[in-house]
Formats: sequence, structure tokens, C-alpha cells
Amino acid sequence: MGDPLPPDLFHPACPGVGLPVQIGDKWTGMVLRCLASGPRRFTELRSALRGVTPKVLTETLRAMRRDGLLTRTEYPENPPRVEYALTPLGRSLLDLLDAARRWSDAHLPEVLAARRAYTGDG
Amino acid sequence: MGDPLPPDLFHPACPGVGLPVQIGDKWTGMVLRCLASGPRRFTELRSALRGVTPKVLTETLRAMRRDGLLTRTEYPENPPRVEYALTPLGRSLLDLLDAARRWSDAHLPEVLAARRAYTGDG
DNA sequence: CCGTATCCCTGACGATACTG
DNA sequence: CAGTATCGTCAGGGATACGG
Repeated sequence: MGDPLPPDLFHPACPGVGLPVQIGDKWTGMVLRCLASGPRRFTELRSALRGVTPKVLTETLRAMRRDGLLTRTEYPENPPRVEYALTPLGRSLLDLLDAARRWSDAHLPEVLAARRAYTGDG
Repeated sequence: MGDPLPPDLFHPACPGVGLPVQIGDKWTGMVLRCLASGPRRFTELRSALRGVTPKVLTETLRAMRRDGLLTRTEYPENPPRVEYALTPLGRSLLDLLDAARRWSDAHLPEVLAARRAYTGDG
């Protein structure tokens, strides 16, 4: 109750979830899941992440590459082929995503019930 | 390699991290950590989350209350006192936050190294 | 096939001032 | 103390079209 507040709220790792990389943005988590089963081409990702525009997918992949989460391999063929694959670092995030998914599966009903019950009073 | 893509990318739980609640936004995670040690008053939270404006803190707390992550208790005293406390549901999210923090502590150096090594080529 | 180039729009977040 | 009210900014995301 009267305990001191945590002194490390502004740990350099990152405010909020405490992750130095974005997995809470709109597409990064889904890209990680898509690549969990093996390398994928740009178009494969694009169709799996239905609704993503090429611009945004490019931005997402670039940021992930910058952070060492995935690699981009260009094959000098015709037509051109480019493959994206998770690095070990990227793969290590899958555990975290799974934990999030498990929480979600376990508690979504509670959240929805809370939303229905919420009135704004009090 | 040729494995099928995960069929459940658009699970109702939520795109991205797969959470029905926002913990990836700017303040929710930090509020959860602040309340981990016990109930807190509005002003306590405000000073712990240095830089947060009252408007944004109110919005954050309201959303968390709506989702059943915390309760708001008003004590009819003078001066007024209001306490925010985690529900069991909110407390259950602390495990996830800790997992995120552990990932961060373990892998932040790798991420920073990847950023330094990143050139934009290839 | 694999992107880039523009333009636009919304919503999270913040600054500031004020109230029961 | 515990908020509300207004206004403004800015970046993520999207629509659309085009290029190597």
C-alpha cells in the first residue's frame, strides 16, 4: 500500500510494455507469426496480411530488419524473388507473442463482459 | 518452408500482439506497474508517470476501467480522495509485462547492435 | 514481382487553462 | 485533490498511382 513506486518506470528499454522494438504496432506481430513457419516472399506476406498496403508493409519490414528481427534475401532471378526470414532474435519474440495470445484466449471473455457492464458511472 | 500460413491471423482477440486490451500504448503498461504495489491516487500516478497530462491520464484510466483492469473508488472526504486499484484481471497482465521486460533485458543489446550495423543496403 | 512516390486523414498525445 | 474543456501537433496508417 504505502510501498514505494517502482523506480525504473523510465528504463531505457522503452516506456509502456518495456520492449525496445515495436510489436504492438499494427502489423509487426502478424509478420512475426507469418514468418514463424518459414521464409516468405513479399507477395505472400501481402496476401496473408490482407488489407496491408505495399507502402506500409515495406515500412514494417524495414523497421524489423533494422532491429535485427528478420533478414531480406534477394535472389537474382527473373522474375525477381525476395525472401524474408526471421533471425534467431526475431524467433525469440514468438514466445512473447504466444504468451500474449494465451492471455487473450484466457481472458477475452472477462474483458468483453467488463465492457458490457461498463456504464461510465462511479 | 511451404507450410501453410497461420489461418488465424485475424483472430477476434486483436491484430498484432493478440491482446484485446491496449498495453502497447504509451501509458497503460506503466499504470499497471504503478498499481502492482497497491492502490494509488490520481496525483500519485500523475507524478510517477512524469510528463503525463491529466487529460491523457484520465483517458488511460477510463479505458482500463472499461476493460476491467482496474477499479476506481471515491471516498467522500474533504479534500476528495480517489483510489485506483488493479482487479485480478489487471493483475494477471503483470506476468505478461514481466515477460516483456525479461525479453527486453535479455535482447536489448542485440537490437542496438543491429541498429548500429544497419545501413539500408541489400 | 517487388516495391516507390504522393497525398490525405484520423486519432493518440500534449499544452494550457479552468472547475467542483 | 481530481479532474474537465479546448485547441493544436504529429506520426501511423491508408488510397492510389507509378517504376525497375
